[in-house]
Amino acid sequence: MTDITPLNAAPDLAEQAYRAIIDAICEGRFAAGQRITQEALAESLAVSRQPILQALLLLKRDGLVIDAGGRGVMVAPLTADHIANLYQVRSVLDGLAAREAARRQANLSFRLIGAGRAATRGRDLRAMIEADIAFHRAIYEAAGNPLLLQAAERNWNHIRRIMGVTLSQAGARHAVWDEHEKMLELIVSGRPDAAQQQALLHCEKAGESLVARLASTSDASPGKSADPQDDANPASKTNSQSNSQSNSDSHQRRQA
Amino acid sequence: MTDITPLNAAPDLAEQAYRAIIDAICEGRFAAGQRITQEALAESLAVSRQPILQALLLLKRDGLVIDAGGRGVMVAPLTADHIANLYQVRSVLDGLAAREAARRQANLSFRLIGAGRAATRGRDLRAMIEADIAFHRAIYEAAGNPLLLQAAERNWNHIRRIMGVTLSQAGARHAVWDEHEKMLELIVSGRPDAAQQQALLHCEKAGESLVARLASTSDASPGKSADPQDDANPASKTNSQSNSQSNSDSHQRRQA
DNA sequence: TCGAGTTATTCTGTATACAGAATACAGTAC
DNA sequence: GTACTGTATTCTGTATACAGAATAACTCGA
Repeated sequence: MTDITPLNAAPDLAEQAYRAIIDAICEGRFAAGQRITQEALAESLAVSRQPILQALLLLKRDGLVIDAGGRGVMVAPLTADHIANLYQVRSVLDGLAAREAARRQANLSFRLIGAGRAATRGRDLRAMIEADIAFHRAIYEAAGNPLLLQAAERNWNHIRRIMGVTLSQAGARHAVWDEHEKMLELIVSGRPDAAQQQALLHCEKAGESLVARLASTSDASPGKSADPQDDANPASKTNSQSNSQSNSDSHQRRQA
Repeated sequence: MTDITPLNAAPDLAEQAYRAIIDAICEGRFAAGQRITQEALAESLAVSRQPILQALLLLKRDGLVIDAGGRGVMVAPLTADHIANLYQVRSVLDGLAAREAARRQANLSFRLIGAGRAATRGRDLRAMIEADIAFHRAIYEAAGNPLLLQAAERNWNHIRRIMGVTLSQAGARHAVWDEHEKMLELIVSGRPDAAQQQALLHCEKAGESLVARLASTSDASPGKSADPQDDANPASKTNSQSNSQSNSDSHQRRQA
């Protein structure tokens, strides 16, 4: 009687709308910069405006949509700046999660790696993204800090979205799972410091890769680039951010 | 025509309610474990249930209130576990903020320190908390990463609350501002590594102090201790968390 | 006195209705 | 042709109304 999940019965309409909109954004069905109104969403989802209002409130807070000044909301634009900022935060969270998981010598299954490699060999982009997130989520859960997991969850949606938009990472796919495997080994063998380093390194690489991808794809297809404040040149900013990350890593290794 | 503030007219009722409830919780007017209903709040604030519903949605997400199972919501209980988790996340965020601020050699004013010391000499607990938050917020803003600031903001409310509940830190007050001053010096002189270390150290100390305070005050006044899952012994958990943090620090210094 | 089943109350979540704010458009003066 | 003002439309946020779920209380039987 105790080993049964409470099965929190009722997913609110608001909650359902929230997830539905997230999915639509992450899978690119709502383009960056696209304007959406409550009424349109309400009609699409066949509910009243009320649950939509609540869902949008949450989405605004998540940064997935932004206010369009009295004229509905807008799907948040996807800039290199944003990705750099996101990965800067992610790296320290991932690092902490890996460290704590390793400190507890979490008994994580290597099947996560196997599943990831299998997905990589396939052609289903969505499956690849899911496998990646499943791997990292397992580490966060193993860290045993619900607040940490919660902070990370907010990032996942953005990352899902970026991955979807920038498409598969092509050549780097296999290398990614090599890094994952190494990280997992460090965790299960209980080496917090090395695990944290590996996580930081992995994030840095992934972040740089995504920024590069975005730059190339956005050159090719500017799409509905409806971002008004895009004047700051993303390239230089991105570089400095990445460097900072590098410095951080090398420093932690260097400092005596 | 240009030197006039945009006067962002309308703070929603929902937003106002959100802030009002946060204040009430942080200042202890709503005790931990206390049950509150939408109707009661709506009447207190003289609005309809609609904006309250939205405010509570946000508060649930922030973790300041939790669902009371079909019977309204409950002010989140304040456990040592929670504080330990909070400070674990905070420490890496604070560390990153200090590092980035230092990397940019942010031109932060030492007046922040002066204001903090002045507040410390006074008797107004709220002013002390505000000065503390103002100091840390300045560092986050100087780090130039909006996402980082956003992640931190969520923590501030919890910290405000804990500080309010555990009351002043008595003897440690002055020491805190000595640490702050040191941190500021490291930032303005552009030493990212040292600034990060100092931030981590500061967080660790503050976290331990708060956990200790909570333990002593909750012994004295258990209040409406309505937390059902309080069986895990907080002491050992807290210790191990703190140790981890220590390890992290010493490691980052040690690792070659 | 205790337990099972039933009724009553409370509270939430959703839908509809309404008023106000912001933008877009058209018309007019220069 | 351009700048400005007034009107119309669109959209949001809030209030009220309603239906359903969950708890609490109550009654009846042992």
